[in-house]
Amino acid sequence: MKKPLSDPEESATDEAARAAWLYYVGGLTQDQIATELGVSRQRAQRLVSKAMTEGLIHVRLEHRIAGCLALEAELKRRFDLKTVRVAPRLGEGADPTHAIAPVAASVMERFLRQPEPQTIALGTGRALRAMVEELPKINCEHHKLVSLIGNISPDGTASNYDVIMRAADKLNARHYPMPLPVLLDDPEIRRSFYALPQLKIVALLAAEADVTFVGVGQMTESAPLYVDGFISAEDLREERALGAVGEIASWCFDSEGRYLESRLSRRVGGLRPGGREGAHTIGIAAGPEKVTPLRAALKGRLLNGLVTSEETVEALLA
Amino acid sequence: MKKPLSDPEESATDEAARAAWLYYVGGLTQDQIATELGVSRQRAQRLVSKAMTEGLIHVRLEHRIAGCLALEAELKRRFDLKTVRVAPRLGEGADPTHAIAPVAASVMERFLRQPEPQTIALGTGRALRAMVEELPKINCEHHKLVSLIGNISPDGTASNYDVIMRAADKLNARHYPMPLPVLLDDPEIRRSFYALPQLKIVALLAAEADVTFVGVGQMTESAPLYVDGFISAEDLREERALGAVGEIASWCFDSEGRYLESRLSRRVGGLRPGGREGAHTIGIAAGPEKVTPLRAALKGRLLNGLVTSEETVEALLA
DNA sequence: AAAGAATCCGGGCAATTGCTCGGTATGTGG
DNA sequence: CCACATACCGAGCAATTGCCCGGATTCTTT
Repeated sequence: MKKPLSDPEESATDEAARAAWLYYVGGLTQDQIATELGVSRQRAQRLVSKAMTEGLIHVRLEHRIAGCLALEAELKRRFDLKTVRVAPRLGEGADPTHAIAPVAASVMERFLRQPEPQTIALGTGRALRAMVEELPKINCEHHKLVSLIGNISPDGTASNYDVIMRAADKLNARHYPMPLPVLLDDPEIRRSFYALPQLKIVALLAAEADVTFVGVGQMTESAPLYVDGFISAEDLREERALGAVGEIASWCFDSEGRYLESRLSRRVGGLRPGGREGAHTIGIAAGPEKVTPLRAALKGRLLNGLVTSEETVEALLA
Repeated sequence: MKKPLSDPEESATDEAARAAWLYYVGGLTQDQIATELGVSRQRAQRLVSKAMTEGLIHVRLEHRIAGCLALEAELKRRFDLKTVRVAPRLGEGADPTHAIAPVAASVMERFLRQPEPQTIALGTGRALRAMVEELPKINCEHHKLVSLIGNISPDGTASNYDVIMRAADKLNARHYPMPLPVLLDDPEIRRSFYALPQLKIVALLAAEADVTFVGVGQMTESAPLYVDGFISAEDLREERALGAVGEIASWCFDSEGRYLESRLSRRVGGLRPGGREGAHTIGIAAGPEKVTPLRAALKGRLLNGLVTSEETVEALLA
């Protein structure tokens, strides 16, 4: 009735995958899985759960909800955008980042599926990190991933949200991280960094990118830049005094969506999102605190694409 | 706390999609969904279940199990195949067709994702039908779907397993069904059908197909051709006497994988799978009763690709 | 080798889910 | 307008699942 596993040395992940397959595809109960695999019911449940947390299971909804489609169309029209995707609302207290991640991943996937080599520029932040987490494994050796922003934190650790590395790992793509601190206080050092040949290559690629994905940060007290310790309370105050309401890849902009020239902007280690003529620049952001910065960024045409959540669009259009 | 649906006229499917989104992506409980949507818990459960049965939810396993990969490699080597995918075993009593369907769909998806126009030929049968059912919605207006086999049953109804129509519907692709009975007893009528210009177009396309997907039928008492009433017990006996062990798109072959010339073969309304030089011809079949026909088909190189199940490969290689 | 830490395992329980059943609204044909 | 058929709906119950806990096992460290 039951078969002992032919290979006793099957890895734990394999076993989890097998359990998940039986559960989600086969529709077996955990008890049946346990019998099938010759383990206890509890172990079966742990395997299924493990498969889930390890991201082995991807769930996709085939149906676009009419209400969201309408919002997409309206947003596209209002701000003259090329790409818009709106994720249906999740519960009241839910993290909006979580809601948009799978949708953002599917948008990125469309570019990744292109057989023509694409250059894809990436910012950082929780939203992008979540998006990458939702990506399936695809072989993209013909594409290039470029980072827009330095990956060295003030505390010296290499990664804040190491978006590029994770993505490159999943996609098996060439990747060009930016070997640069996020902020460089000394203009002299900054200049010398920028003079590095590797950096010039990255800058060149980013300027030719076919598509750029960026998060959008607010500049309130909960500003990600500040909360994560990249800028000081002083910096934050200063930028706000200049009218900053949001930032993209650490570049602050005002309520009209104009990038600011400031003490901070002269310290940023990174590149402004741009890309070649006609390229996509897609913002990934959702949540009440993103409404003001998003509205500004859209008004100033810093973005021509957006992935966000139902609640956020409603607020944006209100 | 709860919001009434902004649009009271949201369709039932939309509501189901919303419930499923909350359940699978948001991880809410059915009670929470009920509150969120302002319906009873039972309705929430029905919506989620409906989303599932309507195929709005697609589950995909990101991890290829080592054991299956090994089997694929071995099968590929043994029969010199271009494409092999092995689905992990489901429970003892499970329908193997169900197990291979999602895997087959992902193989087909790879062709569908090609931006170059593809001509895809399709046979019929339960396995293909299940595969199509698992396809996601993709826009494939640049591809062409061609049927290899007549779609008019002996009882006059238009569809046995109307694979092409379903596929074309999901993919929005040009499709060329074969307006032909599955079997034509009168040679005269057969000739005149084949002379139809529409049919010549279909034949031309099939002969140039980039990839062909076919089921593989056994020729035992449980032969699909017989069970579904396309051939008589008499026909079956006759073919078996000639050595038939299996059939592909109604074309019987013997244990060496050679197509048979017979009374039946002269009545078949359809085309042999072929396609252009170097094209893919992929069999979709699993289950103990398919082992013998599959072994023959592979030996005779009637196929150069296969999607099947773990148990089936083990039997094939034994 | 022994102590300690960490992990793993299965029992048991509470929450969640799937499903059946009887009742009610809706609609349809006479 | 009534009778009948159909679909929908909520209550209640049994099965399934998620998770906590004490005990066992393995690995590390001294």
